[in-house]
Amino acid sequence: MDDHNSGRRLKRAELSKVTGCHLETIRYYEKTGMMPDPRRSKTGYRLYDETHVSRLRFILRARDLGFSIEDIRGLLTLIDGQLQTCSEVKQRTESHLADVRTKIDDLKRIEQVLAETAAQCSGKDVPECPVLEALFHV
Amino acid sequence: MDDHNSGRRLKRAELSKVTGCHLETIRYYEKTGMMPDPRRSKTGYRLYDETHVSRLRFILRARDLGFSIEDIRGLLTLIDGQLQTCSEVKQRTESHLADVRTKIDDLKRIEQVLAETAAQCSGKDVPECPVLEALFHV
DNA sequence: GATACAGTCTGTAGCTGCTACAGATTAAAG
DNA sequence: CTTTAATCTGTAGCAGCTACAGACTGTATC
Repeated sequence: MDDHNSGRRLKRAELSKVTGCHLETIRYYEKTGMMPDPRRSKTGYRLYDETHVSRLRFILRARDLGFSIEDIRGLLTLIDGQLQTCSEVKQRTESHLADVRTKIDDLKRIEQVLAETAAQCSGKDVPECPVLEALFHV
Repeated sequence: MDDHNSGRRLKRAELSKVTGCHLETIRYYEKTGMMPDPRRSKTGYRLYDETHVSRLRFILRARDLGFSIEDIRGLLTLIDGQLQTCSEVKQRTESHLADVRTKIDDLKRIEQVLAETAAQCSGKDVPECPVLEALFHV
């Protein structure tokens, strides 16, 4: 209505809808500086544009890929300062990838132990249980 | 000194040491009912015995195996009511195992995406980066 | 016994990453 | 014009701990 050039502005609920991000989380990301303060209407309503949509999607996707909030802040800082280089980002990605692999290995070990122990269970209605034994006595 | 029959009692720091559980976490587990209130000395110091050691180890091991606090509370409730059966415990363990496997699969997908995307990186000192592209534009 | 220092007690606040709610204001719909 | 929906702000709550302040013990040394 009042925007002469750029595309239309979104209100918070709309941004929430198009990104899938929880309504309150948007405000939280603004408060913590991950999202910039948006323009406001005369009456104080937040008005978002495409840059906000992209940035929020960036955050959510990074989150989906398991990047920590700290990592994401780091990437955003690079971008905001236009200091990002493929070299740097690749390095950070590979570091995160290493963390993910460690986590997978940890979980696989857990899987092993659980599967092995459960396999020893009779599964009967008796109080003795190899799982509980394992937890109590190493 | 004042215990005529049972083994010696541990103070909180000692329980912490033998189990590896953080000092304050012990108090937290008591507050939340996962650990029973221990006996007290005349002057109010907590005095733990072997049953506390076992129970705390149980909690910590279950935690290490990725059981949620809720799951652990559930197991402890069974045990406390002497209602535990191998059948029931096996079932819960297998349910948790399924969760672990789901988690592993999720992480593997993440690993894939990260590895593939990072592989497209030139790794040079240029601002364009496939990782950032992927995060910004799907 | 005096003194010093460590250990313990309690209640409460802090942390992360959100999510929810209360009370006021504004927008949209009928 | 009235009702309902959306938004605003500040603040509180959640899990699962962890940390700290201020008071009280326990032990060691002199």
